[in-house]
Amino acid sequence: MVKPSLQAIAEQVGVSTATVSRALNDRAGVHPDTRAEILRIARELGYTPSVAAKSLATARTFTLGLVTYQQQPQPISSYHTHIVQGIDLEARQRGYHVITTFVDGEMMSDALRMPIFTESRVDGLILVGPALEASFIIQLYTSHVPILLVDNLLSETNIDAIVCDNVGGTYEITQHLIDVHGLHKLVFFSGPKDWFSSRERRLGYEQALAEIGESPRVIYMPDTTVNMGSKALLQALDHYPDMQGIVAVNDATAVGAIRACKENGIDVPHQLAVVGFDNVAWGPLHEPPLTTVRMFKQELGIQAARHLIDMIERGPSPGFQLRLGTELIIRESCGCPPSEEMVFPDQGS
Amino acid sequence: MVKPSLQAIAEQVGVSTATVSRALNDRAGVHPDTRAEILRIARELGYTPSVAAKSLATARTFTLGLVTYQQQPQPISSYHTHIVQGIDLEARQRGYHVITTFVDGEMMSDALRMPIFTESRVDGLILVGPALEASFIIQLYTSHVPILLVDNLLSETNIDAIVCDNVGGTYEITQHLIDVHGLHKLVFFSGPKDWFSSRERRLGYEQALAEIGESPRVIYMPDTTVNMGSKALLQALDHYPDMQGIVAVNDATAVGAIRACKENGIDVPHQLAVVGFDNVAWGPLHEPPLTTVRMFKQELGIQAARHLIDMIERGPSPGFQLRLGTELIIRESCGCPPSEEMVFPDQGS
DNA sequence: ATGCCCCGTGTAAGCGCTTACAATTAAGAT
DNA sequence: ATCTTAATTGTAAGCGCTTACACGGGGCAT
Repeated sequence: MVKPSLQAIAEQVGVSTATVSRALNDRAGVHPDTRAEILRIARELGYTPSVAAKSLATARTFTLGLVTYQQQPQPISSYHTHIVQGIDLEARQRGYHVITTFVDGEMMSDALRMPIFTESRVDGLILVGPALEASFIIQLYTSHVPILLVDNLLSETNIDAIVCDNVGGTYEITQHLIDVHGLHKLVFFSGPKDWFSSRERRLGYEQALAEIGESPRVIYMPDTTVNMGSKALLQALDHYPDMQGIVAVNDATAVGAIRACKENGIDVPHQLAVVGFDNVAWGPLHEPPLTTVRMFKQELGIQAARHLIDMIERGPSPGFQLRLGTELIIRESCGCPPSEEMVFPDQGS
Repeated sequence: MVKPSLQAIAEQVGVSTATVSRALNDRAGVHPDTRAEILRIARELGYTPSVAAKSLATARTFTLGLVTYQQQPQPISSYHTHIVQGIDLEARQRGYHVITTFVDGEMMSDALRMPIFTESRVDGLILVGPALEASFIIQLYTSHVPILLVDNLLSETNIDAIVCDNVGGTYEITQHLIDVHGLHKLVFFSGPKDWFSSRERRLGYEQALAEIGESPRVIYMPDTTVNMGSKALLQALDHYPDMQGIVAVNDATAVGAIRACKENGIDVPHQLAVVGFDNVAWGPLHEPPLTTVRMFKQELGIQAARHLIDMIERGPSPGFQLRLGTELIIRESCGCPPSEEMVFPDQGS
């Protein structure tokens, strides 16, 4: 049983392939009756279009490229996984595939040579995360493909972007430490200065501190891994011995900080509160369970795919920007009491 | 600047497109000099083939499908992520894309209607995990596409499969509990009876127990989530009050068990040792750090992609089976002392 | 020399779809 | 009754690649 083509439908119905094509693609100028009949037969035959032929004829690939910074030995972070899940979900619904590429810091400049960027392998590109170099992004932008930033923003340009409300989220969690727990001496653990999300989160933290007249204390880290969080805590101990709480730029570094606390006999949260940002899956399992800011990663992905496809199909929309809300997740690392119910995601094999 | 086609190269070199095609595809019957010249010009022009045209002409899609069971509200587990990473890596190298589909238990029967399964959207399918229904797999097998199982095996059939050494891994970790820690009263937490990996891991456990003349004690769980691990522990407490250790079928349930221990005032590992299987990223961060069996997930993915592509390009190889080794990861939940060095994977945003 | 075979290359027919343009028809305007 | 015009449909030319087949020209045996 061979796969039915447009031709097959055309013969069955007694029209030309042109008409069938028009009918199937919702194009105007087909008689309603004809269209109905074509759709009926198409369904009956179990017709599915040949993506290849469609691609060839339209010079479109119906493929989205996903580009992500990847520190080489590291595994893909769960952070990306969720975004990818969202992208994939939406893309498939609209008839697109997604191919993923990881770009290493070292080869950022070579990366443009990768087949995915070679014109006409993808219809558009989603660039995820704050770690991709600006120059790299701009090169891509000034080439031919539509691109969209997720969880990143290049303010000098007007490249479309979808981000979460970093400022608001960090503001809220900092305020929680201040208002509920009465902690005023707070230190912010930031990622690299030029990372968009780090910058914004620091802003939220500073804003909350400004309201109580405290001056900000920031420690900058070259990356945002667990180990770096531990190192940062040691530094903080040195610089700010009177600190009462840490607002970490993400969960990984928060966990690292807590780890260092344990090694140094500091009780979290009673001697030092530590909160993160991300709401990683194992946050509730951690000891103490991690207070954090939830970002709607899957939604981020869905919106990204949706907008990119809109760009592709309906033309560019320079300066488009979407900002998703966040949710404060109170657990125990801030000093709050245990709550009854807990959800544990992530299953195994 | 328009993308150069075969035609362009042909004109430059002064040959026909047929010859160019042959040269570029390493096909025989092209004069070495001609071939060299063609390759030179192709590089010079920055030629990249049009996947679409190639697809159309060869009736191949150069796309691999990845199918995974996904309990709907759950996020993608990190378990899959690593396998995917491996598959993606290898596939891209060989010029293939990967598209992913998640199949829900409810819609397993409808799933066959999904576009990805409709003939000619993919050249082959990789089915990951033990939770996909056998009937579903067999339907796929008896249709047209080459398929390959990862971390699963249908013994009645001879569908190709790549698995890790579940038996050996669990045998080794059980033996560690017995030999090093002198624990003999061990309970195995199993996933569903018909899951391949659960069955094999149980075997490894039983084998180790048999050697010291102990009879196996197994608790079957309907799924392998953290929460289920907690429930299982409660059952185990009831049935086997004298138990000294738990061998869990995976890390998630091990963690769940430990959680339940904490709630019931049982000290892990001193009153009860608990070990898992998987080596999830946050294992070293857990309290106590998780002793577990490492499976080489990325390698699993690489091998899977490699073999599937071989099947596609060189024809089927019924009954192919590859078994990857495992590695015992000793941390503290078995009762071993803390070790100095620890690695924390997973970074944040 | 003549015939054969093989090597290297060209010719051209698709693969399944889209789409500019032409053709047909019916309806409305005069 | 004739001319426009719009609605519907058909015709056919690609999109860039592969590949069966044809073709020409040595080299070799005879």
